[in-house]
Amino acid sequence: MIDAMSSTAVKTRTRILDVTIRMLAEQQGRGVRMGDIAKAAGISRQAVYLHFPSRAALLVVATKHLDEVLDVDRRLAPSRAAKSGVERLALYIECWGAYIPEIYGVGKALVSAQDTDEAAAAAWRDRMLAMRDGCRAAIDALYADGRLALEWTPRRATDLLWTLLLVPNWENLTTECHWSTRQYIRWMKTLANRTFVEESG
Amino acid sequence: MIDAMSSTAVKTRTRILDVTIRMLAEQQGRGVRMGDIAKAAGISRQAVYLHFPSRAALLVVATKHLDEVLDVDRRLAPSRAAKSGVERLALYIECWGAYIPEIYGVGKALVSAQDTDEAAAAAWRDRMLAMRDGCRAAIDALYADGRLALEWTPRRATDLLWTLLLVPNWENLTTECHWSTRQYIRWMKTLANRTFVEESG
DNA sequence: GCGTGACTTGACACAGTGTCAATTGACATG
DNA sequence: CATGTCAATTGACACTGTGTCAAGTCACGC
Repeated sequence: MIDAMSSTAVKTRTRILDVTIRMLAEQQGRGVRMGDIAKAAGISRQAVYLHFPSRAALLVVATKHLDEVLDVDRRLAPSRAAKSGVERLALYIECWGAYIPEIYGVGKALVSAQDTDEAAAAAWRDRMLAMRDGCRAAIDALYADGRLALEWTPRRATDLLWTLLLVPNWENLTTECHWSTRQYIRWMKTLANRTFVEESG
Repeated sequence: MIDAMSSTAVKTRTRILDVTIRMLAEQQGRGVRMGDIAKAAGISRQAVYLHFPSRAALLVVATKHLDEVLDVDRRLAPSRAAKSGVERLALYIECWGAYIPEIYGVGKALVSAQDTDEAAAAAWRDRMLAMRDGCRAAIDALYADGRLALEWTPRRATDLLWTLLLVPNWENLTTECHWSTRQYIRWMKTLANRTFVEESG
């Protein structure tokens, strides 16, 4: 699909995506209209529709584009290299916690579009399910080490850890409680440790 | 304001509120338009505007109305009567956990309206800040008993407990993870105990 | 009988998304 | 050099949902 486009078209398309991501980040995902994006990209509103069939579709592609730019895989490498379940859990929370602020704007816009657009809902859900995989891996590692607290099945622990790491919790702690992202990471690690990790020995 | 209205006007106004709450509950807060509400209340769309100046204002009043109908105060009585901090924490989670499903629809609608309406945002925020008071009381009781885990200041523990009990977490656990509200309550209590309560002795 | 207040009807403004048709301007290929 | 193609433009327009306005109906109380 992209291969079949001329290089100027690819450039415009990329510029639209970059501008969309930038504006959503700046305005926390609120109040960014198609006309605003077009103006910021230096083209007409209608030209945006030559590249993306709808606002929701643009948001979906922008999310994927942002994932590529930020290189999620590379970021999660430290967590995967952990030597123990406890370490893996901590590193995963660090990686993800540092990631949230960067996807916050686009994510918020995508969530807002959920009500009216099924594809937007699916795209965000996919992203979050990918994050769930990381949670499962951390919990499984903990379980394999025999350090998952007895109360939890791996499945239930994964469900819960996943939920705790979702964006709204970060949002509330940073905007309503005025925690920094650094504090968020620190205390989320404390929370996860106390909740899921059994003392060894 | 209400006193100055005739009894038929009060009836219509109440019918609008009841119908709004019912529809929002049925449709999970999504896709309920002014026209739909009017039709369900058996009046014209314009008549709704005779009672409420805007959709957002209607949602705000509907939330307050629901609070009265559900009688939050009475519900929280058991928690206030607790003999220990640990008990108070558990009872509070039970009360609130049982409450969430009942306000979910209206809450979701209010949150969706946040982007465009400042009053809607404020109304929901107020409700959540009231819930925070309950969290603070539980944490303070725990602290007074000397059973708040050493890692936490009362303030930080309150921030975190409050965040954990916010609606999006219940939403994710019930809709994405297929937990029942009973399970939600049970495992949230486990989570809170492990996180905040220090073993006595 | 008369007025007042609740409500109706129908028209309309406005914002934002999405569609359509006609046109321009650049660039590549015969 | 002529032609075709493709990105993009301009302007008009449909649609949805909110909110406003004006004129009219209908019942009830005095």
